[in-house]
Amino acid sequence: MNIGAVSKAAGVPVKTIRYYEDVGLIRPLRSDNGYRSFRDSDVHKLRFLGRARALGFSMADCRALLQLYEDDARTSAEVREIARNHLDEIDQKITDLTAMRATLAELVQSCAGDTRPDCPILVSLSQDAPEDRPTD
Amino acid sequence: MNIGAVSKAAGVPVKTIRYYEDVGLIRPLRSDNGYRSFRDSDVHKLRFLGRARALGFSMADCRALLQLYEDDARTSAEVREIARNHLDEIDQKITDLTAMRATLAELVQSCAGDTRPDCPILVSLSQDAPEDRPTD
DNA sequence: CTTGACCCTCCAGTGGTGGGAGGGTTTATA
DNA sequence: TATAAACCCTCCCACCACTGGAGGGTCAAG
Repeated sequence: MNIGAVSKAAGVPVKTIRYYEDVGLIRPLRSDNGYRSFRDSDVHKLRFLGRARALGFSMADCRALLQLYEDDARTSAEVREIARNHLDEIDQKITDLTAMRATLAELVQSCAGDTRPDCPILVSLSQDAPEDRPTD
Repeated sequence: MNIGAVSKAAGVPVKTIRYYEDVGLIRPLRSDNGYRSFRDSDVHKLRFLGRARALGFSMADCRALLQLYEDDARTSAEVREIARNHLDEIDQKITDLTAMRATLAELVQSCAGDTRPDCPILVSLSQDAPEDRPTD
């Protein structure tokens, strides 16, 4: 199976497949003409990687998950640990974004958005941060 | 004012300040010895940039906001437009992350996390995506 | 006169691709 | 048999917003 067909089958861009080989995540064979020759197991791995990436796992996590996937002596605890850590990271990101969102929404709300130059958004950006203000 | 003092005053890393000069966001003067010499207005701009970045604005947005900030003929509508678009992007990110989180949390929950190799997380990653399953 | 804390420029790397140059191979068709 | 289209290859650059480091100049204190 050549790279184009694999790309369609696994839903992973051609460029990305070559990159994954570069970093050692997959090791396709080579035909006499120099073309990469993918086995079913390679396609399987690429699908696996595509799904893991879609869940936001880092390349390092993907590598670890793939290794566990191929290791018959793995424990589900190892897999769960990686997923749990990633879940925590996602929670942290959501928390951060939600805080940003709140501040930003407040600013947008408070801005008239008309033809006058006065703008609480700019005022807020140029003033000291709220957490720096004295006790009130 | 030299770059180190400015860095402390504005809360922006030295490297980042030099980078901001590179991309034309600030234009500090130069002393005879070649050192950057920052005016109060530069420090002010750096604080502004630091806060805008902390709210997740892109460099392009920061550039635009800074220009509006310095433009007496601005309208608050222009500022609000940028902030609103950014708010939408944040909302999109939160939506995406929340979906990821839900899937991931389900998987983590369903995994025993013990010494056995059986793991629904790996099974899910290696199987077809949920949206590909036939009508049920 | 040396030490250490500054400051400078330039180069390279991050993550995970995407785009494109420049060139070889295969397949289908005229 | 010629040729065009659709593949495939490697290599390099760009993205974003920095960050780190090498190699070297400048300044203030003891």
